[in-house]
Amino acid sequence: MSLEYVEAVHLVAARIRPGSVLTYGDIAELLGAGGPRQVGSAMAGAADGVPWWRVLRADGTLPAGLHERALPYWQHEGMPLRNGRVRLPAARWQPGVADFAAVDALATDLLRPPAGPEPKRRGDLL
DNA sequence: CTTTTGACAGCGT
DNA sequence: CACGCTGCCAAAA
Repeated sequence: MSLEYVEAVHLVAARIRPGSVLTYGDIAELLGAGGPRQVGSAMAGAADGVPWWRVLRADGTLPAGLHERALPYWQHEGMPLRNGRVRLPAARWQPGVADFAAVDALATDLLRPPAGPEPKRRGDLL
């Protein structure tokens, strides 16, 4: 079962324990594909059910707008905060063996692009 | 093929 | 600690 990058990102996000967070860069690294910006882009289309407030920028904040919407969740989950920003050193999620394995599986699936437009063969002459 | 655009990251000031 | 700049990665124009 091949997986779409966006899906993978959402699935990883869903694994983050309440009270913990991951940065965009972390997820990109865990998936071993794309970069922080790709993850951010993916999160933009996150459906309800995806804990988007647990995926932050490297400085423990979220873009304007999302930041305020996230505060209630953070407080409710008892995130280690400091000046309204999540304190990364204390909140960064550390996947257990099971989670790590699952994430690794996702990463592997990503290596099989779904319907990649077949690289067009440039003539048999060249 | 080049340019622009994003829920970014790191580093120097 | 806050800005400003530069670097990055993919996708879309």
